[in-house]
Amino acid sequence: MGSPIYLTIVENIKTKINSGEIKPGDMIKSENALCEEYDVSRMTVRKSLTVLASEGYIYSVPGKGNFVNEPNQDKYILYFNEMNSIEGSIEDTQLLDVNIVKPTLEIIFNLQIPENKRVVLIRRVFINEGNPVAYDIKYIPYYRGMPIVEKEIHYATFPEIVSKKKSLFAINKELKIKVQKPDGKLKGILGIEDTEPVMVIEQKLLDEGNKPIGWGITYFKGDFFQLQAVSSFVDKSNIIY
Amino acid sequence: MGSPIYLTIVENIKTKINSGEIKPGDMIKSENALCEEYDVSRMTVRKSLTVLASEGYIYSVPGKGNFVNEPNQDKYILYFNEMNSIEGSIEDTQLLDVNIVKPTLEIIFNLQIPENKRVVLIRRVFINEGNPVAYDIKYIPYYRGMPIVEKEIHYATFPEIVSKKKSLFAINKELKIKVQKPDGKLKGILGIEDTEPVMVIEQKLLDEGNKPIGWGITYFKGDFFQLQAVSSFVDKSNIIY
DNA sequence: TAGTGGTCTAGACCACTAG
DNA sequence: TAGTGGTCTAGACCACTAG
Repeated sequence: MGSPIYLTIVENIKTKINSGEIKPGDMIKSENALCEEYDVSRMTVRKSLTVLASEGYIYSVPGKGNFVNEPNQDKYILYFNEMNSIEGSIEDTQLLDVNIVKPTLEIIFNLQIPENKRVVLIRRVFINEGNPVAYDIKYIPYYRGMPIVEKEIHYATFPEIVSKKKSLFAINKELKIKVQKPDGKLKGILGIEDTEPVMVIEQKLLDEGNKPIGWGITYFKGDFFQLQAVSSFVDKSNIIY
Repeated sequence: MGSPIYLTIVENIKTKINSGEIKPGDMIKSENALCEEYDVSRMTVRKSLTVLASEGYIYSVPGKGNFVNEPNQDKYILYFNEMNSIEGSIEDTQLLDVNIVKPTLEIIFNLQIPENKRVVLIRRVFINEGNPVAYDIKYIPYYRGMPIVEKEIHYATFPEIVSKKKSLFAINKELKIKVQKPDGKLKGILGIEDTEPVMVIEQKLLDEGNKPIGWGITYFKGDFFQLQAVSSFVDKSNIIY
């Protein structure tokens, strides 16, 4: 009935921070002082402070106190998936080929593999309303006996391709986002002209030890591409119930 | 001395999830069962579960149990700031003008203001190694007596401009990221040709009630622009100590 | 030495779920 | 009705900080 005490404390302290009554760098009241102020036990106060810390409002320094954090102005949450991050989703994909190839210097660098190690090369074209909208290249280190099932590769995102065995929880990912003018090959594949810009998304997948387990580039036709991101200071996206 | 019990429990459950021993959708042991397994009090078990939930591994359904989450494959953390998100930072900015203007339909729509309301228009060019690399336009709803201090605007990021009074904690932000070919005006300002792509970043700032308090677009020369994002499933960036 | 936050206990009462 | 997670208490001992 009504919101719990610890959330009331959270809201009160948030209000003080949002209004500027207490500022970044300031120490807030000690846990014992808050216990007295709200007439609650210390565990309840600590629950409130845990919430405030997880939302980025405060941090604690053991032996000293709890302090108001600097707001993280520059941090956003971005949702990206090469199969549905464009205007109007991908309707179909065309699997150009799957090959086992010698790595180029660039691939050796990005996958951190020895130069005699082979890699699986997957090339796809994404189709929207009958027209090619993206050209997609993936490299995965090859090991003997690796099952490469074309049907599975066809419609899968990169993390899905790489994680056939490994849990997706264990994969770290890095994205690089840039623009370029199309070269001759891209112009042919995407059916575009010199003046049409191309959005380039580089994806790197890493295992728990940050060893690369996949590297890929997707070239999107510029007019079919838009990414969105939202400020993340209060990130409640993990809270389902 | 050594890590606390609750972190041991966290690591054990993480290992079970990462190895696939327990899968997304599965219910994990009840809190009381975990109390017995580790011979600890329920509050200690709950501390562990709170950590796992905040890192996205599990979620709880009151009355039923705790469940393994679906990994959020598509979620990334992006750091963006129009003053330092390019290759080689901005060395200087040129303030083209600050004016109070009638809003266009686009501005009315994006700032959600009445059409008779005036807006402050700020136009800047960002300079790197003596050359223009970005063209930056901001719109802020104008109110009578609003102090517009050119010195403050000159080198400030958008959140800084808008938040002179309001705490940065209270501002929500939205980014849109897209590409375009340069129009005549951009070609002149950035000194580029038709074939040079332009990265377009649209920023919208909103107050606590999600009312727009600022809207702006930055046009970056494509070859000076790259964004990076990292997977965020385990987001420890708020933990300072 | 007094005060701070970190960890942990052994209980309590509650609303909710599902047989 | 038995079991689950959510909130809360009133204590304890610890390492660390800073005068």
